[in-house]
Amino acid sequence: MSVTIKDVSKDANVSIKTVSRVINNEVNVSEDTKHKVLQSIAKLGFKPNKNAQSLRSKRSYMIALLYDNPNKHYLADIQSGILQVCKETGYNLVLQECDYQNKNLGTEIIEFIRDFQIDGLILTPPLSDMDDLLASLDNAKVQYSIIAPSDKRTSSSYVSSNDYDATYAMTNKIISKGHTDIGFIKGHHKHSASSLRYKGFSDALVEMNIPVKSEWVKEGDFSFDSGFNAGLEILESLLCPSVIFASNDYMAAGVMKAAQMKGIKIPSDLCIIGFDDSPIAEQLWPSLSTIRQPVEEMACHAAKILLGTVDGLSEKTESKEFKSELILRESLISLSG
Amino acid sequence: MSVTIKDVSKDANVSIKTVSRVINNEVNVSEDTKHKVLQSIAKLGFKPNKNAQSLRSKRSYMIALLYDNPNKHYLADIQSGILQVCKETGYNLVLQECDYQNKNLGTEIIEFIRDFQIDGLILTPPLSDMDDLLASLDNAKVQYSIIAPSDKRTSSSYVSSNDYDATYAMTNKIISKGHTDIGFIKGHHKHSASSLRYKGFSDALVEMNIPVKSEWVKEGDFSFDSGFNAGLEILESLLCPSVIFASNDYMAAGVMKAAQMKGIKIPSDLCIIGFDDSPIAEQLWPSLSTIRQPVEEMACHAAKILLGTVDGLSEKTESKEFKSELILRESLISLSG
DNA sequence: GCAATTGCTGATATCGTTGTCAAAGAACAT
DNA sequence: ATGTTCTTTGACAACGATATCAGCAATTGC
Repeated sequence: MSVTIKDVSKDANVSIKTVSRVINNEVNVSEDTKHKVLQSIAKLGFKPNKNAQSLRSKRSYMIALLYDNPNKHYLADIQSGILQVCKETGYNLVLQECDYQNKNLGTEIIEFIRDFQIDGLILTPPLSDMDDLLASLDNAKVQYSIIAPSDKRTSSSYVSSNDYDATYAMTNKIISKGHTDIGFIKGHHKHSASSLRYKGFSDALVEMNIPVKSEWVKEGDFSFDSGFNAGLEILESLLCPSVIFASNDYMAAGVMKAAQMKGIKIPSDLCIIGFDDSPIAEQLWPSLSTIRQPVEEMACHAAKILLGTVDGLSEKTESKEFKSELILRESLISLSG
Repeated sequence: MSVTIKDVSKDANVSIKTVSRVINNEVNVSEDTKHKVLQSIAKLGFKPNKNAQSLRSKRSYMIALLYDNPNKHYLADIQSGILQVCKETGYNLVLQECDYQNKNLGTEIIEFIRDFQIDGLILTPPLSDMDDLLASLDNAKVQYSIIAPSDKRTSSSYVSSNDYDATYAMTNKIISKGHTDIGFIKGHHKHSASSLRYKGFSDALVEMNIPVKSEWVKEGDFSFDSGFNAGLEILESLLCPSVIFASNDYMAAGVMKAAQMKGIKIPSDLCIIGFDDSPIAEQLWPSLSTIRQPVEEMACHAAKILLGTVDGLSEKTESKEFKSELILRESLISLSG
């Protein structure tokens, strides 16, 4: 029914091994033969059977994206980034949702990889920071690349963003607008980005000799609701800050709703800052000042790194830190009065 | 290195074929033998090699989700629904982004399936309505199930929602609150849901003898921006409606922003209705009245249908229409004066 | 000029399963 | 006792690729 390597070899009048050589771009094939074979391949519309390839060569041409619950937009961006690279290289992406609290996670993942002969993994936060998991993977000689680990690792391939620098810079920007009363809402404590973002914020304050007021610092979990609640708490303080900086846009949106419900005017009474430049940032009114991370590009790069080590053909790609960009919109203005 | 069927057969002292029979739950294996084999399997920790299985049996234990750009939340919900079923049944999900305007889409998809021996497809709108595509798939004897096609098909498996009934009911609800000046923003004209939603709306108006004002009916494409623009246009009419009903929540959010920018108070000056109950609906202030579709459940069901036909083991599952639910929140109030 | 090296090619084994088919024995009918 | 059917089992081929290794020619070194 479908065309096999055998048909091609017959048509081109060479052995199947030679056809295989051509398919895999091996050296030591004469230009003549190569040409002949390529013609037959085109003529017959031959496509190598992936399962046969995988069975024999122990490679599946599939990589997996492992994740545990980051927000859907984030995940979707990650996916598109990876898929772009997959499309170019003929790989396929399979999704695997994980529970980072699962004690057997490492074992299960390795089992999954063995089952499907997955060629490599891409890990997203919070999995990126699970040292024991990474150790298991290393141990099992599993290829992977990680997105946004908290500390730069030399041992493995990663892409990261400069969360610390970004909040540091944004905080300075806020201060430069005359604000000194600034609240902060931290993200999920298990996500490495949370502490980095907070540290960038508090370091900037301290350097400008502005004390960090603990009653204006709350912990959320990156969800809208947690931002809403934290926002309410802060806004019910005796003294309200003139700015609230949330560790992501969803929480910032929560703060905005809390403020609006209490009749607080944005940005004249309260400025709000987010992080991520999620679509919602632009959709709120007033629109949200935030920090854009090139998530899709980062995922793209992570996939390239992975395929660089997995697939001899692709060129090697290096770990990289991506730069964030401050996005200033309506929700931040200079302090008036 | 890894345990194969051969090792099991040696350990259990039977032929490899018998082991294969046990793995595949074939009939005509004596209880004794079966037990013996299962013990060896457990003892050795044997797991069949998927690629070998696929190669020989022409099944991959993988299904693919085909989509073209529906919004990310929608897609994410669909994915989780499908993944739930996959997890239970041991299947895997691969993603395939498609371009519905691609002339060779049918051919490419079939090629993709052949390449990876994909066992079945799940199609999302707008692919669900591409009759020529479906015909190609039928022709190639590809198994698939479709999510939210515009017309109920008897020939294939689908899950649908009652878009028409939902907007019809919501429109009646709006009218019952005393409103008669109602604008509407249609969705992307290529999406079947768009016409259904509009028809539900206009039929309800007509039945109540309320004329449909064409200047209050605009066409969007389900994006925030299109809603924003359509909203601006309507609100710049000489006479403004007291309600704008958008075909999804993103467009409704766009309308809300447009209104707020023009200083129009919601809901006292203008009520806004959305569709989908996206997370944003609850995050806006005031929160959005909308219509909830059980997207995740629908996807779950679609996966079950597909695996029912693909995998003899699972029980057969029938096509089904899911019911939507009206969600009334702050953005809709009775007409006062 | 002869051995050693290099470049190209093919016969055949192999990956780990499932499919085909035949055989052995039990059960049943005549 | 004999033929027929049914149940259970295994030997071996097959799926469609890649890997090994050997062979043959052409090139190189001395």
